[in-house]
Amino acid sequence: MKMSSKARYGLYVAVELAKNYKNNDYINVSTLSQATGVTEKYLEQIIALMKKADIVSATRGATGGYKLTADPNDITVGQVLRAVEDNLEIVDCLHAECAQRRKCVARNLWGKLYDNINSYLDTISLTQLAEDDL
Amino acid sequence: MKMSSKARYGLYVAVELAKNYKNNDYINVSTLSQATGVTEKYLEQIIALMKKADIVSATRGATGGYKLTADPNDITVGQVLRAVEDNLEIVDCLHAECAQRRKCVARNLWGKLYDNINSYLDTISLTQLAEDDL
DNA sequence: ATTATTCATAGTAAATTAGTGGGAATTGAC
DNA sequence: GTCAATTCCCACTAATTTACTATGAATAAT
Repeated sequence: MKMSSKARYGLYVAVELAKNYKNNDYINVSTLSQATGVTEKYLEQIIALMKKADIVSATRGATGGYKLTADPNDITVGQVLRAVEDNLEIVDCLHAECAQRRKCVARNLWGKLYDNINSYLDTISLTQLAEDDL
Repeated sequence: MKMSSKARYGLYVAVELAKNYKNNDYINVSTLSQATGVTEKYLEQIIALMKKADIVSATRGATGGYKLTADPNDITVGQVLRAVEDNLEIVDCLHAECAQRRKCVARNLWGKLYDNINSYLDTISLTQLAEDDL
């Protein structure tokens, strides 16, 4: 049960954007790539997921780039991770294989564990993460 | 961040053994395979991990098999999952790549999340799991 | 027009997971 | 003491997922 690199890189990006939130300008992927050490092309894909989840917005063209859609105090680590980590689902027990064969003894467990993890992650804002104030 | 099949199957086995705990006899892998729908060979490997973690004990030979080393009230879901799921580590941030390149902004986060998950999983006993009493 | 950027999508290589297979070691039963 | 049933050990393979690369179109500022 590992966090993917997308999860880690997604947080790097989020923190980087959080630092620049007050300036209110767009940061391009090249800058983010340098700040995080992740290739531009890969970051593009990760940021696309964050955009889809309405955590960041973008403009194209020269002087284009990305910024957060909300104050980093109001964005949680949970939101970011759910966006990039394929909804953070811990198990896919809703699928045929498992559902048909047996009454899965652990299904409720996964649900509760999932809730537990998410409610923890939603107590931490990007600001807190950036300041390492956990 | 998905639970592996080993995690699921490990719990199946644990529950199956929990049901038979009072009989105090050994259950062989063929029986467990039928009960869980997992191949014998794969179960062997999974059970080996549980044995290594002292959750189950075994005897060989005819009438051999496996049983729990303790009362299912005293074994937690966390113990089982840590045994089969490569210690449940959520991230391997202690490795060179990550440690050298940047002060990882999320390192504390992973640690706390890990603690959070485990302390939840350790509140649930095999008995509770078997009775779906979460 | 030109240049710098995001956006969309397809492809590939590496790593991990999931599962198979063969056979040695051990134990109980007869 | 032999036989059959079982765990145990280790190597291998197939399938899936992850991580990343590549190409080029769409868009916006100058």
